[in-house]
Amino acid sequence: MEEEMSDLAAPPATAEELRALILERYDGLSKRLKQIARFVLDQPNETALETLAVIAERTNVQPSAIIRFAKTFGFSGASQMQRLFRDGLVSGNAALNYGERVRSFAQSAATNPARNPAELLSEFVGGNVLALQTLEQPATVDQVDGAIRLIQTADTIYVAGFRRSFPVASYLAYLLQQVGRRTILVDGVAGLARQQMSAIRKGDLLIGISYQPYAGETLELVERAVEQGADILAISDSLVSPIAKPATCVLQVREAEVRGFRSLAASICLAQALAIGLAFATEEKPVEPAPKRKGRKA
Amino acid sequence: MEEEMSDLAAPPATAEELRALILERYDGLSKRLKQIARFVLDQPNETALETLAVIAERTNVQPSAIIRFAKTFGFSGASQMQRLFRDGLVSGNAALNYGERVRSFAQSAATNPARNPAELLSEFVGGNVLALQTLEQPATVDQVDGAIRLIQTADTIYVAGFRRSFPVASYLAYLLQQVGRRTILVDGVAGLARQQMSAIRKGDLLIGISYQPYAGETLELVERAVEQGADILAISDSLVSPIAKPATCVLQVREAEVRGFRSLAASICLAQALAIGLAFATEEKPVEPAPKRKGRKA
DNA sequence: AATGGAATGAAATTTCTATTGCATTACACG
DNA sequence: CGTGTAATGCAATAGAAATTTCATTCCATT
Repeated sequence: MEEEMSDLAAPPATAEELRALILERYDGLSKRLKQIARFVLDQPNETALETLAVIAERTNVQPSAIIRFAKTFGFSGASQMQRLFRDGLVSGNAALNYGERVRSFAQSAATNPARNPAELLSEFVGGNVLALQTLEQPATVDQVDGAIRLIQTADTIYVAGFRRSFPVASYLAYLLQQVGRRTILVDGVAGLARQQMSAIRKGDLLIGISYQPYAGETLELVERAVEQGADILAISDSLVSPIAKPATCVLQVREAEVRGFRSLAASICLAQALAIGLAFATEEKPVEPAPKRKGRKA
Repeated sequence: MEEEMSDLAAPPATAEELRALILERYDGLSKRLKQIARFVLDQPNETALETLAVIAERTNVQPSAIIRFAKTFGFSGASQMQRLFRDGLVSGNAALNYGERVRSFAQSAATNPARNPAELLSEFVGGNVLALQTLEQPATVDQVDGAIRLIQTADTIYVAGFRRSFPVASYLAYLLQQVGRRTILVDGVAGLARQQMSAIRKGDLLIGISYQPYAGETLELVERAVEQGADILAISDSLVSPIAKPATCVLQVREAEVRGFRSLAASICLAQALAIGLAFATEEKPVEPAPKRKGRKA
């Protein structure tokens, strides 16, 4: 390979690295290359996802010049450089690029069949960390706001989740009780789930938690609650899950799936955020829909 | 050429519009189209910038199906639909640059008692991520190995955890049942916790889960189990917690504490790792606990 | 059970985009 | 001012991705 590899040594691994490298070598670049460098620095988004022709046109250069630029900085082509910016864009997190981590993580998890506890644990931690971080997506954040308001204005709160969702339900119920909301965990003991919820009515809220494969009981309870005029807050893995459709507000949680087992860590985290968000919201501007009793907490 | 323009009337102009439209028409879609709808709703980012082939593979459909989907919603092709998400991605993301978010978060975390959902969520995610990562400490890993062996050799497994620990207990019990272990969740319904465990004996295992402030019930059960000759696996926040002292094996979990509330995400993750590590240790050959619906390709 | 129509899958086709090769131009140095 | 080298532009090419077409399957209806 006796090519003119003057600087093909180390392609930057992150957008920030590239940025720094460009700044460092900027003065030594040719005229065209400077034009491009400037654009790349100023418009990382455009650089990430516009086509070469478009970028070329914006910066008054030939498409080939962009490729030369990329190669100058150690990439094999312009596409490779674009992927750098692109990955940063997906997560909204420039520092640690997301797309690649997910990709490589899923890959390594898929290939290695035999593992020791350390690797296994590591795999779970990695998967769950990713899942947690997806909670920060703007869409989710908006829904959290709405959900808190729903809980805040509800009279009595029922929490229902069975099978895999039950731990989340019990945790959420526990937390809501802690922050002073009148909360009933519908646990279905002795097959009495329906009876536990028979008193639900308008002004109350049912928080239904369900993931694939969706437990029929939960769906049934939700439908029942809707009939009786209660609001529904759904916590689920999809906006089109059976439980989400009749819901007043939907919180979508994307859980980690490792070796066919889906986790619950993100849901647990969300439950916590809900409860404490609620506590702060209530403290800030007390919403007293029916001040019969002194529903105060310290 | 006259196309079958059944609904080519109005292609949505924004990502939100499309989202709403999909939800509205979801029920009327065909099976494949539903699969795609789901992906589009759940993974707008991927939808925005992955290639059709990739999306097709992720959602187990043909590339052509995606195009049909796009056309169903009034677009001329899939690319046009992608542009919609792509635009939203750029504009939405430009606002929140990561460095700034971190800075503003650190600031407000120190001073402001009141917070908005985004910051709150961010705080929890950050805290929990750290907590999860501490699970990877060598000390913990060693214990996991021992714990798995304990579970593996036990005859009947009892899982006990109350109050805040209950969600973890119920999750762990669920998982152990899933992987085929004879497991009893000591839930204390009707105040019958002691009775639920009266049959425990040598050869059995009690997994006790307890965090500060340690629930008296759990401790009592543990002591009882020890008397009757059973092994104890403790999951706790300290090696010197009352529950850890009489235990055969201790798994220490350092949970995130945010605003005075300790989380459970790390414990949930640990429970999952335990169960699946157990599954693999027990059956080295059958790696697939639940075979996927269709054959995988490389 | 048979038939028609919709849904789906697979592959051919088309379109578009990145990349390369080469000719031309600009520039530095003797 | 001439020559050599690097930089640039342009057009050809290779490659990939989107789209279309068509055969097959599935499903509902009779």
